[in-house]
Amino acid sequence: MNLSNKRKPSNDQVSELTTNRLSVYLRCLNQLESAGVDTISSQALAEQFHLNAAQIRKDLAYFGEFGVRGVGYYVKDLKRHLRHILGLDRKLRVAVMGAGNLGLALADYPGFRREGFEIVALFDIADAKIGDESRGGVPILDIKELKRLVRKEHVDIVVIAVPAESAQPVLDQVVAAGVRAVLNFSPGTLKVPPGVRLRNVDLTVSLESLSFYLAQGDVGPD
Amino acid sequence: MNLSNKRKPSNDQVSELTTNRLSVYLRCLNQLESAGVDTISSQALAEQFHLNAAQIRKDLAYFGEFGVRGVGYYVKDLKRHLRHILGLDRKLRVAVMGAGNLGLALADYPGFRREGFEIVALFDIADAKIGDESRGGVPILDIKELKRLVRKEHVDIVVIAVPAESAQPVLDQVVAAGVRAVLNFSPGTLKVPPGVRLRNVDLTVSLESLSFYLAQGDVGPD
DNA sequence: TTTTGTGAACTAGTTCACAGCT
DNA sequence: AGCTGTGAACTAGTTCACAAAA
Repeated sequence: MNLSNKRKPSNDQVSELTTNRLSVYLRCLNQLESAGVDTISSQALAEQFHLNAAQIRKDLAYFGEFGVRGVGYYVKDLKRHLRHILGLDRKLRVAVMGAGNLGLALADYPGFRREGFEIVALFDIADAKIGDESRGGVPILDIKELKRLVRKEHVDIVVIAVPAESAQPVLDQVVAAGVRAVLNFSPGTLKVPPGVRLRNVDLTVSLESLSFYLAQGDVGPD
Repeated sequence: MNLSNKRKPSNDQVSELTTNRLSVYLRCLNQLESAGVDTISSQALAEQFHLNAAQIRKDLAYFGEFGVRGVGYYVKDLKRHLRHILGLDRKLRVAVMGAGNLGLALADYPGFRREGFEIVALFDIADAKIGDESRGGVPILDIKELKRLVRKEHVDIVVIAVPAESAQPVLDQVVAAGVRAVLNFSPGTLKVPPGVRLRNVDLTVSLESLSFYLAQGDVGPD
């Protein structure tokens, strides 16, 4: 349980694969907690959610000793630790660039709110949209207001859902406004300066990987 | 250039990382073609799009010898090969489960059509939505019609954009209807039988990985 | 000469297996 | 006994570096 005599790993040496799994573990724990489970072993967790027990232990052990030998992990306890590690113990503020279909859908996506993210605004350049709001009540602002709003509302993370051709210029504005974490839904390679984290969700690549599977599978398994 | 004396790799030994990159290469080639570029070396491709030249060559070499030594790759030619490998040389038919904000946005997502995917229908259980259509004109059908439509319209890929709690039952219906490739946007672990490919896009995990970065970064880089 | 295609070297990520704690 | 935390073994993925082809 002594976090203190364990060196806190400096952020970029933790693999993204590991941090992704931490999110997954947290979601599993939420379910277990709802189901009234108090403690769980890595073994049981792995079986229930199709994970690997050793990997769960390694991932967790990287951040501290959260388990109790002979017992397993206390669900509430581990949940609290994971929320802290993932930075979810404070409310994170998110803005969405682009009030098209996708931007509007993301702004109102219930999964974000449920995990404690707060969507503070949508941004667009179309006068027809500015001043309006999403169905869920997120206001649509002029992109010119971005810098001001980022400061005023302490925006932590920006989601980019603009057409491919404006993605890089919009990203540049986002970075200039002082945002250091960006989730991008536009296709193509974007460039960010060091110190800014860019994560891409590429819908086309995802669909094409399924297409590949079908194309190869159809060759026939003899 | 002789594909024939090279063993065609059976589908599951190609890493997903590789096939994802093939999609990326294809997109780069599209841009180059638009820009009027005829041939490109792996080196130039890597520099222009921030990739690794050796990796490009390895990825491509896995499927055949598409390059010409001393010259590079013919853009049109390689594009054609990649489209074939990725199964994009035939029109792929897609259905979307869930006519909520996200489902509607995905059904009308221009990137899908641009790459040759055809969105044939949305499915929902809400009577109020059934019979209606998306802004882009994709009809919303009763989920009871799924099996019939998959057969009639030869649906290749299904996108799942339903609430988390109905994701598994909906997926089961999709699989029962004979679909073998699924792109899932619901959070949580879903199970599919062997022979069905499931790809997950987990929006919460993506946002949380950014939160992690901010949380760790804020500890201060001394 | 230029640039591919590819074995070899390296790096990263996963899984095993067990010492040691409760 | 039961289960964690972790070095060691293994597997996968990337990058290097160069022989061979155009």
